[in-house]
Parts: sequence; C-alpha cells; structure tokens
Amino acid sequence: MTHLLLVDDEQDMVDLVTMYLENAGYTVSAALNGDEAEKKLRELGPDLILLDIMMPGRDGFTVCESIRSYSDVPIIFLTARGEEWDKVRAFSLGGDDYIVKPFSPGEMTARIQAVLRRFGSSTEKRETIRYQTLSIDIHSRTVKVDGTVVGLTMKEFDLLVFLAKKRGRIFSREELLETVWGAQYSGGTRTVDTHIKTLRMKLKHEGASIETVWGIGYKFVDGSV
Amino acid sequence: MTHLLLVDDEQDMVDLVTMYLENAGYTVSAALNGDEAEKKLRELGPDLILLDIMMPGRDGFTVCESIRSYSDVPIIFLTARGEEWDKVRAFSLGGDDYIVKPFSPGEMTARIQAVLRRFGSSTEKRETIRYQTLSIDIHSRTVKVDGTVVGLTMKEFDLLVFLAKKRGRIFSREELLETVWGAQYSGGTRTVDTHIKTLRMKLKHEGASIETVWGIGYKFVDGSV
DNA sequence: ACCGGTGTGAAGTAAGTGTGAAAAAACACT
DNA sequence: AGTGTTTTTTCACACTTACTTCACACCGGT
Repeated sequence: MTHLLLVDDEQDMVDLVTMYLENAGYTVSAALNGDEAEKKLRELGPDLILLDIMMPGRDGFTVCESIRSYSDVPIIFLTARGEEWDKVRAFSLGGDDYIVKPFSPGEMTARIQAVLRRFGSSTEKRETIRYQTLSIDIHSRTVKVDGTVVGLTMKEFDLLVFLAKKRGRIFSREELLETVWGAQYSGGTRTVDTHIKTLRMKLKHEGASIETVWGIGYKFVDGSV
Repeated sequence: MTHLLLVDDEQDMVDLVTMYLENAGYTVSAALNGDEAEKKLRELGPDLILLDIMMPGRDGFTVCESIRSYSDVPIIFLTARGEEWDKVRAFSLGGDDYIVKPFSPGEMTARIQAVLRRFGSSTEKRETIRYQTLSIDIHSRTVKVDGTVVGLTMKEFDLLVFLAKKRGRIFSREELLETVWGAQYSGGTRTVDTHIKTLRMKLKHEGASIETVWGIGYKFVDGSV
C-alpha cells in the first residue's frame, strides 16, 4: 500500500486532495505546516510527499531543503496558478515534480505514479546525486538540468557519475579510463577529452562544474571546499 | 601516516627519492636489494612499495612475484627510460603501476596517491595547510585567500606547498629547483624568481608571506617563531 | 658609488587542451 | 547478412596555458 503525506495549510484543500487520493487507492496523511510535516515524515515514512509552497511560517522550499538533508523521499511541489515561484529553485532543492493548482484528479495521480515509477519500488532506496540545478538519478540513469532531462550515452553517464560522486578530487585521464572504461581498455587518452566536451555541452550551464586541472586531468567542482 | 618502502640498489637514487617522498609527507624506509626488501616488508608492513626493476641479484620482477605469494601490498615499479622491460609482465606479476625515471616529485606523489586511493587506503587524509587567510587543500589542489579560490598552475602550487609546509626555513633557488622541479631540471635559476613573483601576485595580500632572504633564497614566514 | 642580487614586464617556446569532423565500432531492426 | 542508426574512438588543427628566458630597472650592502 502506497502511503502519501500531504502538506498544505488550507484545510479545504487538504480535504479535497485527500478525497482525490483515497479514491485513487492511496492512504493519505496530512500536515498543516512544515514542522508537523517533518514529524510525520519520521513517524510514518511515507512513500512520497506533496508539499505546498505557499505556507505561513516555513514555506515549502525551506521544508524541502530541510528534508533533503536526511531523506531522499520523493517530493512533489504544489503551487497555485499565477503564483510567483522559482521553478529552477524547486528542482535544485531536490524536488522531483510540481503540480499547478487547480488540478484534476487524473493529472495528480498520473504525476504521482510517474514519480513513484521513476523511483522504482517504494522499498528500493534510490541514489541521487545533486549539485545546484543538476540531479543525477543512478538507478534510472536519468540526468536533469533545471528539471529537464538530458539524454546521455552510457559512457557519458558513467563518467559524469564517477566524477560527481568524488567531487573535488582530481583524476587523470588514465585513472578515468581505468575506472570508467575498464582495465582492458587500450585506446588513447584523448577519448576522455571528447567525452568531457560532449558532457559539458549537454549539461549546458552546469557543464562548468567539470573543471580542467591543467597538466593533470579533470575534477568535478566541490562547492564546500 | 602513510609509510612507503623504497627498493633500489643505487644509494644516490634512494637518497633523492627519499627526499622527494618525505617532502610529500610520507615516511620512507629503504632496501638495497630484494632480500632486504622482503625482510622490511614483514617487519614494517608498509602501505606501498616502490620497486626498482633493474637490480643486481634478484631483479624487481622476481621480488614482486615472491611478494605476491604472501602479500597484496600495492607495488609500483621504477624503471629507467629506454630500459628494456616488459610492461605486460609487470602487471601480470601483480604490479599496480610503474614510473619511468627520471620523474618529477609531483608525478611520483600523484601516482602514489592514485594507487593508494584505488586500494581504498584508510590512511589517506584530507590535508589542509592554513596560514592566516590562506588555505591550501592538497588533494583538490585548491588554494583560497579570504575564502575565494585562487587559480594556481602546477609548479606554482607545488612551490607554494613546499614552502608553506616548511615555513620559516630558507631554501636556495637550487634547492627549490631540485625538490619542486625535480633533479633532471636543467634550466636557469631565475625561473624560481618568476614563479615567486606570480605567486605573490596571485596570493594578493598573503603574497607577503613569501619573503626574500637576500643573497640566499626564499622562505615562507613563520608567525609563531 | 659600486656591484651583484632581485623584481618585473614582455617576449618566445613547448606542451596540454578544445573542438569539429570523420572513421570505426557497436547496436537495432529487418 | 544487410541496412541504417547511434555510440565510441580517432585524428588534425587551432587555441590556450604554463613554463622559461631575457632585458632592464631597481635594490641592498659594503
């Protein structure tokens, strides 16, 4: 049974959406603010959170950021049409999707299912690497920049994941060939350059996250150092 | 503290390489032949072995083969340029990497770190040098002044690290060329001056930390002495 | 004031990297 | 097996960067 946590400060909206979702076969818990949401998240361990952005006190962004520091639970933002909000920020904070109110029951369940499917079975813990507006889902091999999917080939993806997992550390072309391509690879080292090039291009502005260390190799920047 | 065992029959080479490695922060033991090497391996349990191939008596290959029958310690082969040797055999016997002489200190430490990292050596530490508003991260080769990153080239970085690690001590240009550039360097000593100049410029107000000792060389100031 | 040591800016030189295109290889689909 | 598509690798060239050298100005100590 899939269990959802709905976070919204308006009781009317909570009642309406709860009805939608229960009709669709989910069990639903509700929280009226961020603190209550995090409490219930720990107690109930829901499979997905629907999080309203506009709330008195801590807004949805703040709550999401807090949750992401200890949990990878999927989060879908709720926002009213015409409301001023930052789509890029939503994804960079670790949001997985968003729904604009008012929405139909069908749209809501479709999006929930899509997100859950993307995460695989609810028991399977997914691994996601995030850096600014870049998110890398290891299991589905999906890379997003600003929330839009970027199509990467196998080698490109493996290379990106390896660098992003060890951000801040420098790897020579030989090391990258050995770990990403495999020890039996026998070609030239310039192949790495070409893949770095296409990665930078496909990642658009996030391509700058992969830096050249002159005379040594490449590294993924580490903002914390 | 990472401990290395250096095996080479030439005393000059042992002295030189030992100096390189101790400057890089390792402790070093030396053995002049295969028997001594295996004895010290059992007694000291080093984290990595640097093994010269061309040695009188048992050569490096034979020693490696013998060691591999009872130990998985990482082994890096040393070989002179142009020397006849079998790269494939080196790896098939269980070697982890090789370095061609003559080599620069930077190349040597880079390869050692790479091998240790591949083995997931727990002794690897995140080393940071700090002095006032200056911070130097050895592994990511990142230098910050007042919290903002300063882009240094390879030689500039190596030179700064060497001076900053031994703050207060004075080094002649010849000493700096030998330890930072490597023994095979053959150019003039004024190159050091130029690198000092750019370092001082790039480090902004922290550039004053590198002082000229007239008629002798340079030193990194030591505030505590 | 002298003389050798040092700071500095501007060159030259060598090496490393970015890039576009083409070749080669892997793959999918008949 | 044959075809077409995508991915991967190679290559050549242009470009950037790091390193070194040099000339000249400046400085420090005697």
